[in-house]
Amino acid sequence: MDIRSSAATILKKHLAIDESLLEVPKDKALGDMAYPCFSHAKALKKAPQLIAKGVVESLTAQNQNKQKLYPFCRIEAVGPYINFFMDPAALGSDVLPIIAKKKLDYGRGMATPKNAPKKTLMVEYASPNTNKPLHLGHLRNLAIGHSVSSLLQFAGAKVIQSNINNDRGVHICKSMLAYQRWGKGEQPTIKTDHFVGKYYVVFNKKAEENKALEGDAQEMLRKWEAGDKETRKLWKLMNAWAYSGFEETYGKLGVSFDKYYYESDIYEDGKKIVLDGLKKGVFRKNDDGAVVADIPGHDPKVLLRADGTSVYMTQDLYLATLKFKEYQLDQSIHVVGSEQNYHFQVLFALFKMLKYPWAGKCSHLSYGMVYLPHGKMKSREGTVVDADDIIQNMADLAKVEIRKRHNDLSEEEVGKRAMVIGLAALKFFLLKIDPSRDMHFDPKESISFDGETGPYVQYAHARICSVLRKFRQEHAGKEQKSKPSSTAIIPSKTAIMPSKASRPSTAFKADASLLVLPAEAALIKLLHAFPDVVGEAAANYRPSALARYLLDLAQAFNEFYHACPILTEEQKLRDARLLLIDCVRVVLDRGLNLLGIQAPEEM
RNA sequence: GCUCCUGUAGUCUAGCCUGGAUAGGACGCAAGCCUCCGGAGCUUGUGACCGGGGUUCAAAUCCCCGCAGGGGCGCCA
Repeated sequence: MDIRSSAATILKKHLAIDESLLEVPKDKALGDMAYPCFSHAKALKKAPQLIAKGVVESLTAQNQNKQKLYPFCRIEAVGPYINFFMDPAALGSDVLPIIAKKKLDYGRGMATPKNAPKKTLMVEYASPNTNKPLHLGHLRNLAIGHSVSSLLQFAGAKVIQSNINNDRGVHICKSMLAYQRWGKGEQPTIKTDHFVGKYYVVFNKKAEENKALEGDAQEMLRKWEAGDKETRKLWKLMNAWAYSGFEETYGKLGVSFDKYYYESDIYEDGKKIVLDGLKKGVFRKNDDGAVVADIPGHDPKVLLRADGTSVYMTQDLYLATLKFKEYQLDQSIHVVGSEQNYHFQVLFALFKMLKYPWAGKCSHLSYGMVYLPHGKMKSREGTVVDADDIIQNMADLAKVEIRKRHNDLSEEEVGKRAMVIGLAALKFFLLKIDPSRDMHFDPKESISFDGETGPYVQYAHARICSVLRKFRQEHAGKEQKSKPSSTAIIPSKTAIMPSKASRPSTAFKADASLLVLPAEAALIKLLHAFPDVVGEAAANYRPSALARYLLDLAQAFNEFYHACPILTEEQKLRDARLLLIDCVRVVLDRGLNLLGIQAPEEM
């Protein structure tokens, strides 16, 4: 059932409406759907207030039996608006059984005409440099890339998660050079990517005193390009350290990739594309011999230097071509920081100049800068926040909070829960803000469990599990045989196994029409909206929309929890409420999962 | 200098694309709520659309001019 089209159908009998004007009122007290009558004022030569009044009068006159108003229980005119009020009992009877049946698949495959899922999509994210460990900016990148991939997959697309390793260049040589000069063959005793990064710092320090080092690094790059054995050997060794460290961090975050690309493999392969373009007259040669592109609305862009070597743009040109060739992509998404907005504008413009058939199928998912309380993070100024340090820090802080509340847990259990909660706090904080915006990351504030946080949402989930657990314990064996219906909704480990989750629950008989209180109705409406929310979030590459929704749902649940007793209620109503909270549990679980966050049963 | 983006309470943000009814939420601050299913909670109060024009019956939203902050403007990646 769709509220919008239901309202449209009812209205059309009385007014030549423009369906697109139907809106959800900002204030819930004004109904669930509203139609503003301003636009009809001229044609009907009547004040919008009177139009609204007239329509509602004829509606109610015809429908003494309320059946025809379904799914609404009330339609009224307020000023120039016609407001529709949902019948919560009807909606609940409609929606809750669907969730109980579909469980974690509720909302899957949301292919509306507007956001029809592309068949095959590639999401490229992470894109680390191999000369130093991941930092705070990468955490935002990873959180967004991973969540968007999950959302698109859930919406019905085949998603390939890819990662381009920037593994060559003078910055890489700097770490190598420092290790060669001052490392004395030292083997890593710390996390291996940090070990590499240590030498990058060493280089920068030494280079401040000794300017010649910059030239030495350039010289090392030339050797690398010439294929010098020693240099290549060192390069392989140190990159292997970097990768093994990165993988550890990806693992902690629950991120994995289907395809890795390496800059060193492709950095020269764009030349042919450029020369081809030159032959076809798309590009031109500069006086000095460099190949440049004149892009409408942009400054001329060099694509090949006079000496024939390629630039950053050249390899990106090639990499995109490679991706489409290898995978027949319907869309290629680059998750890259907003400082590269211009680069991608130019890159996509080049695709169009070259008339590639897939030229319109690339998008740059741009995300804003991450600021610390005391300004922007910069690796050279030592204000950089290391990704692993942050993760550890979050877990440590979570540990303190857990210990405040439980003194009977083993050290191991505390550590386990702390990581789940700490990561939730971190990821949720990064995802709740619209990707396009710059954001402020305050490590202390982010771990606070008050407010719009991951742990707040997790807590709602754990609380529901707790109630269901208690119910199950109290009624173990007693009602189970006589009333299998009520136990069909007890929590299970549905979080991990969709196959189990999608198994239809057997003959559930709780009567959702008993749920008519405002707090119950609010929850039902939110549950009803979930498929739309995930569909929109996927179509617009905006996990933040889902994060906001989950906050609303968790909040609505907490309000309900305080207003409505569950287990002490008489059986029929109790069962209905158990069904309701179980549905909330499922949606919270799925929603958090799509943000890359776990939904623990206890915390 | 050119160009792109962003300005919402003490702080962080939603809404802006697709203009409409009292600008939503969080932190903070102030005051309440446990004989009750987990108080990591709930209730109440406090307080905001950068400035100026324009378009419109209607502007936080669209357009223009300012002001402020940030990004970019490499034959770096």
